[in-house]
Amino acid sequence: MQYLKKYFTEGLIQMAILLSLSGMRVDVGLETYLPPSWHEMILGPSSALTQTQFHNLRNRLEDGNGVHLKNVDLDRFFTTQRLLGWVHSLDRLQVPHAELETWLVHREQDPLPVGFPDQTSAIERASPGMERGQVAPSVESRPSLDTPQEEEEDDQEVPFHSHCVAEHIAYYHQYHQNRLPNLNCPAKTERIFKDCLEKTWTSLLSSHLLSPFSFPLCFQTSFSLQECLRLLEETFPFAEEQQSVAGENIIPTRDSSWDLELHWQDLLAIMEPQVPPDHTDLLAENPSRDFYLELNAEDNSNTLNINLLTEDLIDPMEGSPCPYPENLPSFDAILCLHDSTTSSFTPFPEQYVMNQDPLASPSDVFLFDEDAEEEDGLPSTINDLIENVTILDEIRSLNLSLEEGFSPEMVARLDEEDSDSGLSLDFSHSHASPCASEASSYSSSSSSCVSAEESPFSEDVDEDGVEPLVGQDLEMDVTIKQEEDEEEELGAVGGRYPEDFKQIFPCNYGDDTLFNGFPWLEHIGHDHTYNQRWSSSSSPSLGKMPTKPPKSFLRQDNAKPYHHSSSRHISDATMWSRDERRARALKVPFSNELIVNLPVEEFNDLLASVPLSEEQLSLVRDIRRRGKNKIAAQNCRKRKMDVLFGLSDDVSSLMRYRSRLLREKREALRNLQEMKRKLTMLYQDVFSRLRDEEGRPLNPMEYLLHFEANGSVTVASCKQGAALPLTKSSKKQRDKKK
DNA sequence: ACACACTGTCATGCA
DNA sequence: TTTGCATGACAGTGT
Repeated sequence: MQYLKKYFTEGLIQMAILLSLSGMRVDVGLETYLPPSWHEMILGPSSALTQTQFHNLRNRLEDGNGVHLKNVDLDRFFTTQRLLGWVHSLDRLQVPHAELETWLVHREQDPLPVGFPDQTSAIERASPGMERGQVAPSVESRPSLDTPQEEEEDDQEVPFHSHCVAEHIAYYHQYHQNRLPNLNCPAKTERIFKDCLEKTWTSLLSSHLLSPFSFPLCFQTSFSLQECLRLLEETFPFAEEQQSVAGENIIPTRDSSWDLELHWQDLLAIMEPQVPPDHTDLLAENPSRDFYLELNAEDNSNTLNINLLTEDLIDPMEGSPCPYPENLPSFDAILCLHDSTTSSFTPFPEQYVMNQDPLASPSDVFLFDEDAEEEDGLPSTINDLIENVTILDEIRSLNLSLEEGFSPEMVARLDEEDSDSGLSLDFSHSHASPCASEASSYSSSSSSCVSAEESPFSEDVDEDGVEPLVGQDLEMDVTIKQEEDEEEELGAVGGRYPEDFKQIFPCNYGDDTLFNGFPWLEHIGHDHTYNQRWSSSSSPSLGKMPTKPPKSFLRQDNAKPYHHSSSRHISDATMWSRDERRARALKVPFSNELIVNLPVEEFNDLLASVPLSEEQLSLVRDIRRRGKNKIAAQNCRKRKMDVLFGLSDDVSSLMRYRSRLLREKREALRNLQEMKRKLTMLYQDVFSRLRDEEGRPLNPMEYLLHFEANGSVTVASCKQGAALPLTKSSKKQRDKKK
């Protein structure tokens, strides 16, 4: 009794905690379908299941104190730590079967009436290892688990949705802990679904499918938890001997559940026409699914862990609103990776999983690659995992430090990794960096300053920030004949540039091809496309990696008035660059951007269109030259860094190749020694059987064996050189002796 | 004060 | 010859 109670409460609490820690929203949702008294009874006022969203405390330490300022952007870091913790706890976390299974719905006796043959059969295959006979509560808990998410994302399309309903139905027969990821069901279908569920629930109650030991009935009859547990213990002794009930089927006969069957059919009929056939085919043909189910049949808790582990890894990458059928094979593949070395089906290679590690610095990934190739170029799952565990341990050590309250060493270490490193990694979002606050005010410079909130590839900020920046300050009365209309739109000396104007100057300084061979370079924070106000906005392909802002942001962009329309009123002398000050002093009627970025012909036309003094012309040309050179220097430095990283990668590859060659050399030498040894033994064996004319054994030191091309073997004396042909009879004799 | 990183600028060479 | 670009070298600036 105490055993059951203990595991029931603690198991559910653990479930809730683990779900929350894995990033899921812990929302049992029983209140949707259960009376409040039931809900209160199940969860209790102090239960951990009372929708406590532990993940809201992700960025807080357990003592409630906020984490270090540097870590407010370490969301992924924390998530990774949790996931890593899951990995490490796979061997010890044991959520008792009994408590979990009581939330399941099992009607494996009645196959689903519609086209999920594989699922049904799979369920039946999966069932033997599971506790059977527990019914119903998950009928309510399952959809309610997904209800919040569904309500939040009701804008999905209906086909999706019915598909999700199908998923619900299909996986009622599986594991309630297999929380469906990204189920996005619109409210309408959800309502229909709920109605069906309510009917089903009513049918369950009326048809006594819910035996007295089932929890909902207990709650319905207002039994206390102790009473429910007692009944459970009396009627279902799985707690003492789980395996004793493996084959039992406590579900009543088909006839008694006929009413329920009708409801099921109603429910399935709703979604049947819209079930994507591909998914069922996929499920039916997916070889890993069987393995998955068998594995689940063997160890549900492990499945739960891995499922929780993989969910956060898969979903963001999938990006599809309801990718469950696709996710499932992926999930299976990961299961295969974790639980066996079978590599027959690996849609998600382990590297993919590991690369999700937001802490995986390029070096980490690199090490991983290196180790992957270390084993003769063959992907070795075990070795990869072992190597990953090493990385995981390192990260876990960080985790321990974090849990202990962020020691100063850790802070210093993070600071070093964050801001002092020359290579700003993508996860090092420094809180102190002005990116978030100043990104909107920067023009193109913000290309290398992406805050944690925005996408690394987003360019909205740039687009918004560029246009009003181009020299609105210079209020020069300039009339340009040929481009009068355009200049009006451009604002002449710094008006707005039309969009096609940007196309005129593609300014594709970012050489994307340089990244082709080094995808991890894209995460290197060195963005050498600084201060290209137009180019970065017009070339979104540039590496807009989250990194700390170049120092010139503060220095130069603060010194430039582009982001302040009223900057002319703010200490012009200090806010303007040297050329701009000169240009302003000489009343050059063009903005520096215009001077620098105009093509040669247009630039010449521009100069020809406006009468300028020699001094002004010289200054304009200098400005153009310096501006061009500045951009060239930036690109040059970028290329240099790319070459540097490429060389580093080459060095690493060559080192891997060298180590592999050395290993092969050792192996070859070992084989050679073995062959020599065998040859010596064979020689001795042959000579031990040979006799000379006088019947004396031949000395191997005095004779040699000669193998002729025709297959005959002769014995030659080392001294005399005379060959003693071995006759066929002698060979036959030797054969007989053998 | 010093080292270092970043950036702009100049000089030079090449196409 | 002119122009644009690439790059080494140097200097200024900030951390």
